[in-house]
Amino acid sequence: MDLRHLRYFIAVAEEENIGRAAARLHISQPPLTRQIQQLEEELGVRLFTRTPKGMELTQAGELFLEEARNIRAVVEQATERTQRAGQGKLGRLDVAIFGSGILGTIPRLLLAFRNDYPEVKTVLHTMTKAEQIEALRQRRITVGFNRMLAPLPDLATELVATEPLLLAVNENHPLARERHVSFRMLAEHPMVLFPTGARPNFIDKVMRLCEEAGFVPKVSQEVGDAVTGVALVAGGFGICLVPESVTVLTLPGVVFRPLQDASSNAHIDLSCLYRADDQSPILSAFLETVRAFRSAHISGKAAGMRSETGWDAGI
Amino acid sequence: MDLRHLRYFIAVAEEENIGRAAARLHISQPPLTRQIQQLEEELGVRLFTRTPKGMELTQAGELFLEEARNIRAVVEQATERTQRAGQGKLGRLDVAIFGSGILGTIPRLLLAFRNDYPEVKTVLHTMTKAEQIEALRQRRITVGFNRMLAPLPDLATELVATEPLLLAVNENHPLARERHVSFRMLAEHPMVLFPTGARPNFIDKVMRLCEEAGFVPKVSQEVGDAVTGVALVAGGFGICLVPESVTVLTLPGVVFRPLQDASSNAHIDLSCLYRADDQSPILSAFLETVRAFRSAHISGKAAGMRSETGWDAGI
DNA sequence: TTGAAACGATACCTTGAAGGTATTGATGGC
DNA sequence: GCCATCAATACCTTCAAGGTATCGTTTCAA
Repeated sequence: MDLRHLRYFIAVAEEENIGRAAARLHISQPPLTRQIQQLEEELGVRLFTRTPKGMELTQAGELFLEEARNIRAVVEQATERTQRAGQGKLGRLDVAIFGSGILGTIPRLLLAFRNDYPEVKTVLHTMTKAEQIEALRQRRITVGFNRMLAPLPDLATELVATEPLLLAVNENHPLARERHVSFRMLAEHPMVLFPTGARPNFIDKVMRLCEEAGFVPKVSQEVGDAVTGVALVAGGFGICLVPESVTVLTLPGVVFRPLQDASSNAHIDLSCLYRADDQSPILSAFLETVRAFRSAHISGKAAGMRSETGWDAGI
Repeated sequence: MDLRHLRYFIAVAEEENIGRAAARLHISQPPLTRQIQQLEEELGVRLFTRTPKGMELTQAGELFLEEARNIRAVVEQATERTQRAGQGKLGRLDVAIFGSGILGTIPRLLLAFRNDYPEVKTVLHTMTKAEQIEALRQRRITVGFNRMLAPLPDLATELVATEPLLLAVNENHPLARERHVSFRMLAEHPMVLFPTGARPNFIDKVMRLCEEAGFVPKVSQEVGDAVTGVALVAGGFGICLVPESVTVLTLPGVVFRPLQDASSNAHIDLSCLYRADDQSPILSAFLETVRAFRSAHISGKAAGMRSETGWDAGI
């Protein structure tokens, strides 16, 4: 049995006349007659009673008509769903984020993606950079978010956003009195650094910036993530350099200060990481959204745009 | 798209290798390659990623695999159900019964039919004989039950059972004292007759029997059905001749007496009526059950058989 | 490094079944 | 009794599914 048989059967059942059904199907009458005979023979069931007026469904034919229509609908749905999946509009995207990645940019990006592709289920996994790389290679995730990356042969990156660094400082700290802090003012102040884990990471960036400003930072504490870092600032452990997006996190006693001489160096990239050989349309769609997000965000920041996600209001 | 494409796709998806899949399908590798390409092209979706190791499903392919398996199952079910319908094992049978037909034989027959064909839904309609004929001609019912029939050109009958006639009499009536009543003893006793409606009917049979016994019955009352007739006997309206199956109906004050000289004439047939041109397998199945029921009932009465329906115990 | 094996893709041929034309057979209306 | 209207049949054509041979890649082992 073939889908053609079903199409023909439905036409004959609806027209109750082989000639008319053949016309509707744009074929001539004899082949249609044969196809129906063939279908009946294959099923071993008489689907029509032939009358001089035309073709009349038997009870079994009546049932088969329902079934045939149902099969057609199921097939149609299947192709449509598969096509949507092939266009990256339907499916699942496994995304890895790092500890404090839930703050700021990433949720906004994911929300924008969900807006564009509502039928793609995004599943979040919290992973360190090393875990992300491993998971990408094992295909357990499709994209990972990261701040500092050494180029890897089999993985590619796409820049998501560039954020200036801010100083997180306790309100009782001398530097809290300054409206703008210059980089060299940080010397001698004990500093909380993060994250621990695989290099290169954010720590290396901070170290290099301090070095360029002509001093070596006094390390107060190394912690796993930005949230813990800011918490230690609240506790008076010292100062801490953080990406701007961390400012959505308000802890009592912590204030954020811009770095007066923040050059383009004093910025940190947020990128997403994916398999270079991954052809998945959902990944392509996601990367497309990332690019759109990036340009909208850059121009939008200047023009006050991109409020449709409902996030900008609170930031 | 064809069901063949689905079959091929499933094989390739399961084997993850076109060569092995082709072997499983008993075709050679190149046509299978082409069929898969064709399917992908038609859907406009890449279902597999070709690796040097074989064929690996994409996410869309993964989805389509589920869909394809589902379609196959749906098609399989559809053919199976249609085949059962074609064998009269699945469907619906519209049956007409007359007023007091719910008593005795008919329910037992219908139960036997349900036992044999549990997936055929029998729908009961209460109709007079004239209504049954009309409904048969309009195909609103498939079989009707009746007691007396004039032969009709387009309708055929099948004998269901032959029942002796009994006398229903009030316990205070003089005839109630007799253990066996002979036919001519009925003369002069007012008699309740049924049913009213289209001739020939049960009344004609009773009249002829009386005539043969040499008297004309004194009609006390004509009523619509046996139940009403027996009810009037309970109320003292007179005596009433009824088919044996009516004895399942026990009303206070009514006793039933066999007719001593009950010849083969003093029997009444119960037949079922159907369209002579009806080829429906459900009707054939039903008539087959009727025949089996009839012979089992005749021999079973003697041998005490046919208790599997659970009815015999109470009768 | 090279050769063999395994994989899918391509080229080209064969065949079977779907589709077309012409016609037949049967039934009902005028 | 003739014609119109069905479906069915006979016979031919064509197109696509299937077969054989071969190619281009990649991987693995000698």
